[in-house]
Amino acid sequence: MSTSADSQPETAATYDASRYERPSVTVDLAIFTLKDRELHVLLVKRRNWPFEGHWALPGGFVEMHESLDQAARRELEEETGVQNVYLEQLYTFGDPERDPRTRVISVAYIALIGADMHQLHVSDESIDVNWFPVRELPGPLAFDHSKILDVALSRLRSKLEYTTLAFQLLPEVFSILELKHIYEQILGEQLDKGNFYRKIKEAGVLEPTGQLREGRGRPTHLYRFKRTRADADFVFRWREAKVEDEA
Amino acid sequence: MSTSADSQPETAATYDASRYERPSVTVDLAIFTLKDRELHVLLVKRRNWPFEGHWALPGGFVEMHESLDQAARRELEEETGVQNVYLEQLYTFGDPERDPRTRVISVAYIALIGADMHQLHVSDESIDVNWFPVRELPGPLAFDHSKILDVALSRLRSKLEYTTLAFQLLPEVFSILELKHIYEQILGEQLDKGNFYRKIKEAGVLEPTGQLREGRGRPTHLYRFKRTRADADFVFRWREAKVEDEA
DNA sequence: ATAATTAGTGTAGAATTAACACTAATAGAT
DNA sequence: ATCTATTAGTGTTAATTCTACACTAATTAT
Repeated sequence: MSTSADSQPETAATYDASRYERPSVTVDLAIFTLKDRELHVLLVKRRNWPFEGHWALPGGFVEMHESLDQAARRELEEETGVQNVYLEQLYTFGDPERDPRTRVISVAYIALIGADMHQLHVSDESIDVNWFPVRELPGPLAFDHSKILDVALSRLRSKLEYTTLAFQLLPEVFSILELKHIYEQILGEQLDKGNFYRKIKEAGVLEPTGQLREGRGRPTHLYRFKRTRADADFVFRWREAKVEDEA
Repeated sequence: MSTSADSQPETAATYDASRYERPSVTVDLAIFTLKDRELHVLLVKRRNWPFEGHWALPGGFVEMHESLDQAARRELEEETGVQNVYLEQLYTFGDPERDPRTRVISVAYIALIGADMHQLHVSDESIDVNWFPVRELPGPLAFDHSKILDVALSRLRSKLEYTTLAFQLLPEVFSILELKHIYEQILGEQLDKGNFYRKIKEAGVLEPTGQLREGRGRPTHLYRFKRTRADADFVFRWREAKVEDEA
């Protein structure tokens, strides 16, 4: 056993963390929303070396006084202006070669923004910050961000099946068929209408608003998500989980 | 939008990572094995401030040249001497107060050691390194390690249900009822013998060795785990996934 | 009116699960 | 040598859940 941080620490007097070279730590965010009935991810364009001109996931350094979650939420607000949206830690990427500048360890997060909120800040139409459909990205991303995005999508698909995560992508009120559409978007597969109706109703996570919305055909009932806990989670399982390739 | 590492980088000329104060980064490991038919975790006793005398998860600093996985595997080998065992990243803990000495961000890993390998190195019976049954720990752990261990156990239970992870805790050859016992240990619940036999056989992940082992009653057939991929994963699902509280 | 369109319900067969009764092969006791 | 305890392993059935698809409902456009 050689020297190690927690198992073989020094005394308070002799402890000196600066003996060890330390990496930079950033948070990077895969921020998703639903636009034009398609799943989109927020990307920023790099203006400098390395990967100049490539698109990247938004992110930034973790400051010394804040937790990882706080850092992620701060970056999220800086990029989008939104608050109180779903945020969850995804995975930590630490390949020593992932950033050519210096050793950077990135703690990646997933954020989901409701379909009624995605315009707030990014609407300045800056050409450097934009939403892209996940199935039509602007070339390979900077750093290992393509890989991070892959892992994020994989996690998203997996969690969709046993959590109520999908609701986070919808506006405050929505119809059942809109919800079904999200599942189809993320899972990339067609679902049966009848079975979906039955299952989602059994789950008891829908709160009818009483409202109707008129459209081309029969008007649809509108619902909101019944929050049984403060946070969105673990109530409705569309079906049993399939494989999540996360390692 | 303020300055951020990846989205608003400097030019190569002006880039200077040392402007930012950097945290220390460690890996901490929840190393599990099966001893005396019970799930055990490896702990090390702290000899210095802070948490002197408390038990902690083994771990150590990430070095500048190695990836996180490499750091975890190095620490694992240093503590236990074992190689080629199951290792997976769990979660990253970054509360600024989690270590009173300095800012330390810990990337936590789970490792599973087969029942026939857990004696190799730790057998020196050092009073500072020892296996403990997870349901009978020696007091509250140092730092936030109790929380890390909770998350690890939760993840373990969850993945057990849709992966072949349990095999990693068994010796090279084993009986079906021994496998069932592991599931019961980790899930904390009794399973039906008949249903277990049927399901595990249907799954086609068992390779009969032809061997029999005599015991008190009828001799049992011995099997080994049929590795369909290099890594252990994603073949046998005992039942559909329950809740994993990981956030 | 009638067709087109979107919303929503019913239902029957297939597949899976859960509970538990049953059979099998050994060691040790009588 | 037979009986009993013990561990191993199989069969069966009823209940539940899933799947596919046919059907009914309410509106707008023509």
